[in-house]
Amino acid sequence: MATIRDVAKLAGVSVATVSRVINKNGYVHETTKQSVEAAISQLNYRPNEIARTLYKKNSKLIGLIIPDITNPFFTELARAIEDTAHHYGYTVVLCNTDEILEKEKHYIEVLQQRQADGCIMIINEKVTHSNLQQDFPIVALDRPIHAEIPFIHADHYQGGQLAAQILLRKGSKHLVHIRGPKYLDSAEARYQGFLDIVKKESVSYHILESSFQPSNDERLINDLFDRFPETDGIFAANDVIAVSALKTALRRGIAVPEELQIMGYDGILFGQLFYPSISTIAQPIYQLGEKATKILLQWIETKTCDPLVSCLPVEWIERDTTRKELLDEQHSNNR
Amino acid sequence: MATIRDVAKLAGVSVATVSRVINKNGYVHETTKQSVEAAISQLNYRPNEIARTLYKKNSKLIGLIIPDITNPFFTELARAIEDTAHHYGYTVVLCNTDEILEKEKHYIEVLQQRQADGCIMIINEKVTHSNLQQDFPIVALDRPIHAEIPFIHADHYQGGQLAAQILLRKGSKHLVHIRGPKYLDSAEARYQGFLDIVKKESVSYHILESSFQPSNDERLINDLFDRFPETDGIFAANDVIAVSALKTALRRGIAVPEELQIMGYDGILFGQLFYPSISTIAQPIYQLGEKATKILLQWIETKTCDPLVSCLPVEWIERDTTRKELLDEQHSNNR
DNA sequence: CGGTTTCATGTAACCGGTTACATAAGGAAA
DNA sequence: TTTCCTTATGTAACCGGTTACATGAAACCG
Repeated sequence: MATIRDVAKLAGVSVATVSRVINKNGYVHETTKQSVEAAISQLNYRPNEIARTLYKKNSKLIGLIIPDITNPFFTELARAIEDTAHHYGYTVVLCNTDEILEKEKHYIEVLQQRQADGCIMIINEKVTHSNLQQDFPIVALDRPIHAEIPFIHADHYQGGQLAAQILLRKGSKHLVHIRGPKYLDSAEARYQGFLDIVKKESVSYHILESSFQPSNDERLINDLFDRFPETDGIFAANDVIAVSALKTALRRGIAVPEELQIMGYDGILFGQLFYPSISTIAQPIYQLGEKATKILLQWIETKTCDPLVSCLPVEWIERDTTRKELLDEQHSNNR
Repeated sequence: MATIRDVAKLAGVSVATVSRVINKNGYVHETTKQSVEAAISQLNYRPNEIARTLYKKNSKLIGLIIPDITNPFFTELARAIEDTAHHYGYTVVLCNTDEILEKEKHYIEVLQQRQADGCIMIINEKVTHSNLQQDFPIVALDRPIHAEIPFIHADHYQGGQLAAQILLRKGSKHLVHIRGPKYLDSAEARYQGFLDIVKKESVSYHILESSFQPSNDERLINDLFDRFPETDGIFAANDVIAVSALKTALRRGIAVPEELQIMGYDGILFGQLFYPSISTIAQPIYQLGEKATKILLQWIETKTCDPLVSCLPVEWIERDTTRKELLDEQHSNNR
């Protein structure tokens, strides 16, 4: 591996001159520049980023700390983040935590030791500031960390409302919401949105809580059909749960969407592969990842951090687990 | 951020002594050691990995170059790789290439400039050795790169055979194989395995080629049912295609598995969420990623690279898109 | 024509670690 | 007592870049 000194020797100049050529700064005579470039290509020289990082203190490396890359929602976020980072010349380090606090702490430390320029985190535990090195840019994605840490998320309250409204307008009369765990603010917001609508419309409803384990979910949902056979609309906290609901319903011979409507949440790409395909409240997943990355990079490069909280709107994607007919306003308001 | 010199000053020793304490090598008096450790914890000192890397020339960083993290097969590999790397104290950089040669080359260069210790690659283009720096450890996963680059893969020929055998033994008489693209050796091997069985059993079959785009696949499969309505067994090149086949069949009112059996390939976790769930020839995805990582790390740390090719067996996972009854040997051999 | 800019390049310190080598004290062996 | 080994620690070079500063030549200017 050739070094800058090899290049300098071959070109018959000093290392400073070579550095000037590489970085296009300072004065370099055209002739000198050419001979340096010739030496560079002759030696197939590539500057050592590590040495550069050591002096300049920026590594163009960012961390991505997520619970589990295997969860399709996170996968799609990761894809967006890597795309965006790459576009701006940054490299991303992948860190799976399984939501284990120890691993989260460990990775933060590793990233800082490696002089990462910042990181994007999806974690539950509210990391205390003391754990974090001063001035280490972090943005929280999907889940808030701390009031002073920028946070990008989708409007889950609106999503919960939307889900309930659509199920009702399309004729469901006995709703069930399978909510996510209480420690997730996003699950709480979806639940609140749902609740506010069903209460306003004073429609019958039940709330169940998912463990986010497909096999457990199927048991939960079977149970649901036994206990509340009149259920004709399910709002699932995410698409994977919606899929379990769909599977369980079909297995019991319940017609979807005729007898039972199912609304998923997240809008993962997979949802469209099912039969019937999963109607869902879609988060703008790619944009969430993109925005988080842009905010992080802006923070890194300009030391400023504009919006402390960004909330992106959700969108209903109509597919086949909800009915096509829309009841007219009057009718649905009658109840 | 405290440096080793700050620690040395606070502890009243030289940097060499501090370094010895940190790395537990050389002689250090117990008393000295304690005062150094006190200084370290007082300053909350963490050694700078960049400086260390610069001198030692190992970064404990490995690259993962894959087409698209969004593809569940690659996602699961990535998870296994990150787990294993982390277990051995390595950090992984995520690189999505979309199978674009330029991006592949770019990432190899980036990784080398960052002094990555090696990388795991899933690429099609046979990268010439000249593109690669001397002594940069690379292992090829799922797709071969070069005779001298270690290669870890599953036994796709066996997988193709197994798929055909099972479909036949479970009573299908008119098989279709939706194969993957020709440039993929793994698709070719699955195809050959399938072919050798159907030819030996002289059963009627057709071959189609998927573009790996779910929407195109649905068109392709609709077409298939129009042209070959007698089809009663589909072997899909991967689980996602199998899912498209299932969806298309159900939409046309074809009973699965009674009228049509579907065999997927890969064994991604998602396959079990469908109704009916996808029977599949499962690759040992986690073990593939784990093995690739272990071989890479062994190469990095011992400079030796034991097996140049590792082939892991595949396994049939019986789920619901294949029939439960097994025809007896005699019967199925009769044809 | 002397003084000031601009251009061009080199020298050496610096980033924050690691380690080869030097030095010295204490104990054991001869 | 001399020699040698083990223990303990410090000094400074090194890794491969960047850049502050110094130097000198050419161009410009009144």
